[in-house]
Amino acid sequence: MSATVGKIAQKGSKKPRYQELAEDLRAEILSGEYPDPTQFPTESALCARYGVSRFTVREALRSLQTEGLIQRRRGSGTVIQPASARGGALHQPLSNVGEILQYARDSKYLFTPMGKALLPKKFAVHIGEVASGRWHHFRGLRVRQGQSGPIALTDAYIHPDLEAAASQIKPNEDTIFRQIERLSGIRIARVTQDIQAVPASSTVAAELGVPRRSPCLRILRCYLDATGRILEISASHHPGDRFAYTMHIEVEG
Amino acid sequence: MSATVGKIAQKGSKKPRYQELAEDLRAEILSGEYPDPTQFPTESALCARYGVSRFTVREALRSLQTEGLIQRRRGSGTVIQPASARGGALHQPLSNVGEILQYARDSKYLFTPMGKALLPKKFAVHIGEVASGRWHHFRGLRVRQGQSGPIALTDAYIHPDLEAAASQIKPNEDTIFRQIERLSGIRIARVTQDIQAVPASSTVAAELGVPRRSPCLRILRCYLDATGRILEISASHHPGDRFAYTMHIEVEG
DNA sequence: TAGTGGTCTAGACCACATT
DNA sequence: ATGTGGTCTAGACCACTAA
Repeated sequence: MSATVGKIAQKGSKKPRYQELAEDLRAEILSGEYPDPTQFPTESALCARYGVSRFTVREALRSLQTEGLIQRRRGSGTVIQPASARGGALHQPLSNVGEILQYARDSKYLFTPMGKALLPKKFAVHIGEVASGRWHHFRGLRVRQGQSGPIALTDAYIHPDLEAAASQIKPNEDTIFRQIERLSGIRIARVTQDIQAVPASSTVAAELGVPRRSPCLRILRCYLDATGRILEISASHHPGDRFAYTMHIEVEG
Repeated sequence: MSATVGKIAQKGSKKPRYQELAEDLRAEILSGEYPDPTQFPTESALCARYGVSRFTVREALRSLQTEGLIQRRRGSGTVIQPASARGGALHQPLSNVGEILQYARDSKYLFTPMGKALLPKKFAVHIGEVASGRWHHFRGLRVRQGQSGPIALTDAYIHPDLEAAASQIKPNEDTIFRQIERLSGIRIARVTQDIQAVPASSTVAAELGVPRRSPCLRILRCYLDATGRILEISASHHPGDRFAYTMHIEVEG
């Protein structure tokens, strides 16, 4: 656990060095290894400590920066972003990375299979595709510990080509897309998000326990593989008063 | 206009090479220079064409990728993302870059000074600060050509320390934050965004021309300088049925 | 097998902030 | 004057895709 003599194991893992390094530093930051936010190591210090080049260090720090964990300034150095600036109680933490895909920190996700169905028109229009065939449909609720009502209702549809994998998906084991990855062997490479404010439909209202037509944040997601094929498409409805989407942007130049 | 013998002027500009290169390529893509999306140049081709190293090329392509303009795959190459996947008619383009700050492609922004006032409680709570003093207040409407109603109502507050600059801001010249940058000499380095669904208040409803309590996308922005000081804070309300926020995420690894 | 993009090194110069 | 992070070069090896 002591982190002064860091060493990045490269054993069987195929992960690039800068990712291992990023995970290492992320863990340190979150565990409060640096009580003084301004005492975060410099690039050259990290190079020496881990025995890697500056490229590797900078690539790792770039990740942490887009997550809003650190902030960097030419001439001054790197400082850790105070937790207060990383999102409040109501706020869904991050981020620009694939971490959106595992935002299950202090929340649980329960879903049930809903059989197969044609893709609803709203989706079909959105992706501008023939979208033929019957898609496996799951519906889930995300609940956060110590909070009164659920923070999300999600309807997910799996592409017909993945029927073999979809039929083996088990509720309450892992997120849907990760089970798909494991069962089909296909990796999700890109996600597009579409955020909009909509009134709660009757089903959304009932499931979330909010008044009908009350404002909801609807996040439409397309999960794509490396070749651009759509693997999964989902719509999440979040109650307006229990959920906010937070992000950080660094201005270039 | 011919782009086969690209050359990046580095004259008086202080912009890094990779940014100039990114702008160059972005313009080419958007102007339809590559009818076949798969015929986008390879890294080595761009290195040769612009006489720069691979680092510079990759840094430029990284920008275009996070904007969702191109897609890259090891072994295959770089392809241009079809316009259909870059956001539809209703969709506010992007992105993760500082382009959020200039999303005035086909829209106009009209605002009027509202004098000075204490920071409303909602903001003060959000930034967790004493937030004393009187902040300069502007209110503006963003309208899109060929669209019936406005797509945003924005309330912006300028920090009391920037009063000298704020009092010189002129409506209908440029965005507020860019005028602040010019008038005060301070550069905006970071922006945090907080997206939530809220019901339209009476003023929001009146200004946007939507029913009271109808769902709106509220984007709370903090504009910070390099040292983390808050320069401006704003709340934008977008009608739920006229606006969507689109973003692209690449999964790392 | 040839060529692509992804990772990584070891240097260099610079703008900038702090001292 | 020193040290920081930002930019940039010229190499290298690799995993992967496609011919």
